[in-house]
Amino acid sequence: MTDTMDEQDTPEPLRALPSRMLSLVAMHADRLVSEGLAGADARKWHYAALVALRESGPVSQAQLSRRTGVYRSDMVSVINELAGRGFVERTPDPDDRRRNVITITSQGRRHLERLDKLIAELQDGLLAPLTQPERETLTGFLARLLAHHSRREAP
Amino acid sequence: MTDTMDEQDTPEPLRALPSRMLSLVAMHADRLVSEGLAGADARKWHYAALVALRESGPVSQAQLSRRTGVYRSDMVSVINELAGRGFVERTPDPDDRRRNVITITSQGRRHLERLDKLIAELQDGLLAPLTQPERETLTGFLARLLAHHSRREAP
DNA sequence: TGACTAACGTTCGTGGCACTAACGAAATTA
DNA sequence: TAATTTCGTTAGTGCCACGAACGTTAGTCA
Repeated sequence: MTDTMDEQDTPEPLRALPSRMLSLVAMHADRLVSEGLAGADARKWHYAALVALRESGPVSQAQLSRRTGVYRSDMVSVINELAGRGFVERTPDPDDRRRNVITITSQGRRHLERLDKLIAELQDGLLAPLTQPERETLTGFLARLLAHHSRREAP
Repeated sequence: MTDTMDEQDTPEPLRALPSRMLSLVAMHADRLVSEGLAGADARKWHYAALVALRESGPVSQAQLSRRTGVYRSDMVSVINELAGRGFVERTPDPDDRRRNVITITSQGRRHLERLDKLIAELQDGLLAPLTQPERETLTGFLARLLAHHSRREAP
């Protein structure tokens, strides 16, 4: 937002535009999360990758990319950073020498547990103005929108 | 999203993350709107500026910037593009020679009316999976989140 | 077996957007 | 009159989604 924006006298047809509201809220959410994670020397994608690794066990970078939604070209540096901090190990897969197998380390698990708590707090801060049932209603809506718009668009 | 993303087997703790859902939905929304507007040779900011001009009458670029949330440095090219298409006029303000007064032309008004319809359709497509009362609930939530997070953060 | 196709990790590049810095000109405030 | 602020503008930064291309390796099928 502009340093001196008057959201106040933004014209109503703009202020009430769902796509605009979504963008703005997502911006605030992103900023909140990114700044929070920066305090723990982490980025969103670090968290995504680590969670996926804990959930699925050791997988290739490509699988990690698909599960997290991070492009495989961008996953490279994510793994670099995580490996540099000792949170994951990148080892060539003997069964398929094209692949790297990414494994979370015990240090990585501990780091992830810290991030879990941090992320939970940040989500709480994000949704602060909503009651618990309202939060569930909201996420339900978002899930439905996501399901609807993630279908193939060129059949 | 990755060309071949399996949102399906994204780990649950990631899939259920409100901030992540918001980002993804906002991405889809942005894409939808941008592509729709591109079909009418327009951009989001064009619409924002034109709406603000219709709502408030002729104003300076700085005011336009504050009302739309578009940075004043980026507003320059927006006005350039709109002026190039004959939708607005940029004239120096005789009362304050720092300012430009931006005025919407009748051609601009007609263009805006087309965009109004287009935008309405796009919002409808965006919210397709939700019933009308659900849409209102959603936008209500978003408005509250926005109000909460737009307050100055460094008091 | 050999040719084709596809997946993998990686590098490089693009375009859009939020955002900052700086500047000259002009207005406002002290 | 001097200091500060506002305006339009240019240039540039950093992040992110996304695509192109390449060498390497596996699977497919004639």
